Amino acid sequence: MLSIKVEIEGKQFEAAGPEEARKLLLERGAFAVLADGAAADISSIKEGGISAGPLTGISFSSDEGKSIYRHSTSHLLAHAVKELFPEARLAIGPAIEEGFYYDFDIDRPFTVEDLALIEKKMEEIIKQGNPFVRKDIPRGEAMELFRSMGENYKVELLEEIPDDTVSLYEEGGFADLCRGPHVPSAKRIKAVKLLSVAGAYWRGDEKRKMLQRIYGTSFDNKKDLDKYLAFLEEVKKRDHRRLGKELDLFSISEDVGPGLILWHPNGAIIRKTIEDFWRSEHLKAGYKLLYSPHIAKVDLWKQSGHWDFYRENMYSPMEVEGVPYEIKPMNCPFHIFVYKNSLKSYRDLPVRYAELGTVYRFERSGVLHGLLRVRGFTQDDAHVFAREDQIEDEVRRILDFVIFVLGTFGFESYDIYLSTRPEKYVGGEDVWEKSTSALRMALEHKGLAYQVDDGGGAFYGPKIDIKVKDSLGRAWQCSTIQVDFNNPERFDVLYRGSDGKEHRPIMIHRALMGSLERFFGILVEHYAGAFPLWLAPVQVAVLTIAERHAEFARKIAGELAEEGIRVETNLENEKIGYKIREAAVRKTPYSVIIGDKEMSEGGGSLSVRKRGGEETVSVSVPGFIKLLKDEINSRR
RNA sequence: GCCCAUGUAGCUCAGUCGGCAGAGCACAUCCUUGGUAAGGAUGAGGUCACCGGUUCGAUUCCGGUCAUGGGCUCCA
Repeated sequence: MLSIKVEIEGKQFEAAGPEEARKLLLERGAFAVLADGAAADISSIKEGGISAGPLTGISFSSDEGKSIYRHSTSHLLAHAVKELFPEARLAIGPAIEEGFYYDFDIDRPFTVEDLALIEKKMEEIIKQGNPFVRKDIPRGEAMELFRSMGENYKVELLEEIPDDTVSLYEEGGFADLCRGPHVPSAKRIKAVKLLSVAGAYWRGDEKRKMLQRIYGTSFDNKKDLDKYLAFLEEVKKRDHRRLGKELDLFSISEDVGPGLILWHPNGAIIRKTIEDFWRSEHLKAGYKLLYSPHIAKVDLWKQSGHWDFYRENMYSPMEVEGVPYEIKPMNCPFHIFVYKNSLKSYRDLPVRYAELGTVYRFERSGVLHGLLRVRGFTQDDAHVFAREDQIEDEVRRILDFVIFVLGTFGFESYDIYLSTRPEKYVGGEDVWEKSTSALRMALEHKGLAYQVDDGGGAFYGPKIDIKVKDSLGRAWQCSTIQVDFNNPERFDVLYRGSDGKEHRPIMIHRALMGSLERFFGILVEHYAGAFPLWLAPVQVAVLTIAERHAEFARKIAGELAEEGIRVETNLENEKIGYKIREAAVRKTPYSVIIGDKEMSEGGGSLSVRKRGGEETVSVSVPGFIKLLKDEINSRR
């Protein structure tokens, strides 16, 4: 008998036959196998194995394992729904990043109560523990089967499958069209939670029927599920919309308009601090700062190509003395005109223009979301005009700058994407080729790992997008670096070369934070509202024990304010415990307590309480100021 | 834009099977002058999102509008 080589979690085993191989795999937590690079059912292991090489066990610890596991769970969801609502028609039910979903066509919308009911039914199905059984049948036969069951969505899917043979998976009398693989049996699913129900178009096409989608997730054990649910709770707690209200950072008014942000004093001072930091670092990095208007003639946007390629995101024009004007969706044309205002020599390049430019873009009402998706926002925009031989070096400088700026906010790990030519584009293919390779070279010289997003570029050039990971490990897209060979052409941008002839520079658009609104929203969630000292709206709260301490408290606060510290006094007629709680709820970094003891020391010793701490330390006023300044300057 | 849900005091939410609108927090005034996460009392605060319909009477029922929330490129 041929032995079967099996590998599980990096360990090698030899099994005498398929029976033993299956047993080995299952005992060690595997529920599927990787054979010749493709995932397969454990039950498919035959005499001599199913591949030339060793069979690698797939367990929940890998992404592929999670995906298989959750896909199987989605089948159980469909099974449960069919038992409770036989009239529901099945669409698709894949695994997704953090779970799975299944789409159903059913006349009545699912309610929260239904979700609980369905979840209970799933538990029953799991308890029954029926095996997942694969059946390979001719495509025509499958179509006949699903047509007879009235499963017209499955029939539609089958019509598009090119293979002659398709596979079904049957579990406890419930059969579904499925490529597989699956876990061996329903009882392998240990912990399930249905999370939400939402509408979703059949095949994501808004012209087609709206289906009911049930989202859920599953885990290998109850503990991990609970951990994930706790994570969802934490996400909810940190929601920037909730914290924005609680900490009085910003608001969105129905009367002003959806997607338009009102920055309150607390949010505005944080934004101002970020802007000051941004400006001074840009000046250090060799950028020149610009300001540009909010509207420009429609003809300008025609020349730039936005009118043709970006109009669906632009607002309707307004008329000024018979001439149509348009509110700006981007800043680039203005920077080009600043460049063109005077003749440039090759010695002037690269020219780096930066602006915190506020733009307005139309977003469909259904996609607006707090600060993260808005209709008016301020880009931390810059345009670099460079010679072709300077591109790669410039991109490298920008990458360094991105990493420095994002690092300042505590974002230390990134996902980087290189996006190539999309379907809708301007410019020649050779020009696209050149610019794409410049980006690639810069990334590789810096040794940065990246993924390629084929066709994800802007209409005017390829780009590098950088997603940061926040303190909860969530990825957010902020930075972008886009090469543009097109606009210099359209606007006839030139420089005088060393050869005395005119040449065309290339343009690099880039943003580090993306949009200040969005970046701020991300920061709120990243810090859970507890901003580091340099950003905190109120840095120090001076709290008094009794009324007789008010004057002294004001004096101390005045001394701190004199040093540029953002300080507030709390002289209310309340007990110290209450005032400490108030400062804690507002997430104020430092509280200073003023009572008889401190007064008798004449300011020689302040009682200082740090956010989150439970003890106070005694420091002198100058000592405290130094401590604050050091912490502010370190931006930690 | 589309599907579903939601919209009641500044905030978080009860409530009215159609009959004078409620709590806690916050706010104001007073008492208390208290040493490390909520001292006590009193008070003010509402076109129940908006518009229309049904009704003797609508915050409640019906229709529409607006806004907010969960989703709508993960392909058997």
